[in-house]
Amino acid sequence: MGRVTLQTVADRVGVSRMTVSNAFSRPDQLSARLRERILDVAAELGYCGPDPAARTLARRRAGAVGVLLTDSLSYAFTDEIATTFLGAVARELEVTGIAMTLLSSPRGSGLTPARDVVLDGAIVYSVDGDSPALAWLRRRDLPLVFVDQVAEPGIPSINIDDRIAARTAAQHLVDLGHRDVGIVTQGMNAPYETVYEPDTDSVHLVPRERMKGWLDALRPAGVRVRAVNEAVNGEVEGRRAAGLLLDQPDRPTALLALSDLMAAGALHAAEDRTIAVPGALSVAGFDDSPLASRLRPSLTTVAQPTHEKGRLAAQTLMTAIERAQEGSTPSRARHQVLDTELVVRDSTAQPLN
Amino acid sequence: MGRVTLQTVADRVGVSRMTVSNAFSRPDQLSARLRERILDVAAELGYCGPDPAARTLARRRAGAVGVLLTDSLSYAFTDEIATTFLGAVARELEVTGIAMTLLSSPRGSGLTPARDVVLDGAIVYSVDGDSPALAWLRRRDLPLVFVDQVAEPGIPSINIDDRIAARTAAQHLVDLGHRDVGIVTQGMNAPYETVYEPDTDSVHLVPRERMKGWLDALRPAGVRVRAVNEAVNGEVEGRRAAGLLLDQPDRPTALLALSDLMAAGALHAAEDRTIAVPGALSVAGFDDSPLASRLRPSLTTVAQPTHEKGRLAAQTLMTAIERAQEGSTPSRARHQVLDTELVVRDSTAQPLN
DNA sequence: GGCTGCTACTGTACCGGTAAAGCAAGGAAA
DNA sequence: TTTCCTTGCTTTACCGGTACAGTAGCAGCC
Repeated sequence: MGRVTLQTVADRVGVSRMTVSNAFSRPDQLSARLRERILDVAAELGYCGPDPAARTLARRRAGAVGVLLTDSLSYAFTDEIATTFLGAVARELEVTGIAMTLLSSPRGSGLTPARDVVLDGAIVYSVDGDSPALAWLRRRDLPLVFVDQVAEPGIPSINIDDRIAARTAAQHLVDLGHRDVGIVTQGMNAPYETVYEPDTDSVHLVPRERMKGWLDALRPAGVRVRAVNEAVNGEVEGRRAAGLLLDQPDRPTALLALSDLMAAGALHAAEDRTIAVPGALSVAGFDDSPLASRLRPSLTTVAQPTHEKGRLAAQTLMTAIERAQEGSTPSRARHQVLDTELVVRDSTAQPLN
Repeated sequence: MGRVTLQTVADRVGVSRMTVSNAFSRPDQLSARLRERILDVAAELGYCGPDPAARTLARRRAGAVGVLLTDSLSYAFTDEIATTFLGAVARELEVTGIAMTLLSSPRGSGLTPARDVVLDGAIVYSVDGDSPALAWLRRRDLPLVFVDQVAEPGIPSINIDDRIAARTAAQHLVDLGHRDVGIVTQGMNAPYETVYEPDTDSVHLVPRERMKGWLDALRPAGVRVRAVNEAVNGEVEGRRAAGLLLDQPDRPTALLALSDLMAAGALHAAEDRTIAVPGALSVAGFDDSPLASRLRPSLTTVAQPTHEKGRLAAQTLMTAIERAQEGSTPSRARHQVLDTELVVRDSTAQPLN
């Protein structure tokens, strides 16, 4: 016995296949009486509605959008900023009944969901420009939206000005009187886990721009700057990196961290060494993740509208998809830059001298 | 001009459509020379590989599995336990190159990804038995795996024994000498935000079983038990609920919370009232989320192997899918119950008197 | 020289739907 | 009465692939 399809049901009821299709997908196309009879027979035969795969092929619409994150998908669930972003995307998609597919991009292996999974479009969030998965998405000619990503003509993008945002954090320290600042960061083109004189060399947009912003404020003020670069943006890494800086003879009086997560690690490192924050050490983060206000002392940081980014990304993608499906030529892609704001809390103060 | 398909490429190269298909999907079926030529022409024509929708239909395989969570999808990204679980699932799927689709289940609206999205199978995580989305997944006859869900014959499941686990936490308080305990929970069939004498009535598996477990230990020991029920499992809610209990005349000497998240709220509530923990109040959570050890005081809780749950769920699903696709009759579904362990930290101690 | 066994391709038959045009019958408008 | 709409169902023509069973050509082998 084969599977039950539209045809099976149609034969049994004695109508055309198309009518059965309409019974499920376009109820207004047939009489209520017939529709009911068809649905009854379908239920009786164990037919559970049009096959999604066939329907997707015929309608050229999948009912799912992709989200491509970093190379490692599981990162999506460890970083609080990523989860906030995804949550916002999810919330926005939820009401449209469209599913959200997380795309991984295992470097090296030939397995690439970005190539093989049915999608109507995708959000690309902070992915390296040379990622193979991104290359596939492009080639598939899907509507895309870039977030925290180098903007490209033709592709709508949503960003903050990381450089300016970072500068306000650094300027805040300068204004407080700090003249020796340590930077705790990640993803730079520099050796890991060692104190070095920082530059702005990185393939990753976000760390690079933030570094530029910090140096924009620190260098002209004649501040001494030392940095530690880590492979991963995590609390453990932040703790280790901050530790290296704090163990220097003549240690910095303030630390700037790439993220609130790394800043949390820095607070830990200070605690490990019984260095009082903000008395003997100021610490500033970036993101204003929920973590920032939970920490003790609460964290001075730069707030970025993560939730709004997700909302906008989803919204922008939906309209791009609609337009693409109508076949109308895409209107010029908007590049949105959202505002950030320095949030001063309890982790920064004047240096002791 | 129509879109570029296999046929377009085939015509151009002068081979059959099937050969082009093989060039992409089964390289061993043709000579390397021809394959290269086909790939070149394809690139030239802007053909970017087999259409996923068509391929999915023809192979009857989607390359994506679903994860159905609570009704509100965005919850998936706010609860640290949910994200840990999803992260583990993601990590496990990642290496197989299979994508993970998050299914929402908007009650009421007719929009149901669970019905319309192509999937090879799905993980159902702590979803009410009467969820419409779950009903659709069932009808579609997809391989399923249940997690934190009432086990059913024929469907592999992964659970912990919430009842016994909760009992160990409550017993711990009893053993310390507490004789007046407050319960901070969620999802019970009881009025919200009011102090009441608890019972075990709930449609939700997890809160119900944990409540049973707590009462198993508390009632026989003659402990006075009061509870507050909230609509949502969140920190804010935990704080409010704990506040209600702590504001009672003759307040409890210890609190049991449904989750570490609610327990965190309870710690906050104590702090608000300058009640010392664990000196004047003991607090115990559940889950052993990363949060538990971050909190001050660090939280006594019941550790459950959340990561392992995710890993196993993904693994179990993958084998179920394989078996289903081979057409072999599914072997009897395993119901796995994982171990839990009481983790005593700094938030519990003997009561004062 | 016939048989066997590759290798490398082709042909046929689906996979399970949907869009859009077609058409018959009945009722309203002219 | 004719014309024109509706309503309600059917017909036709795809959507873009893959599985599987050929088949042709050639080499090896006794």
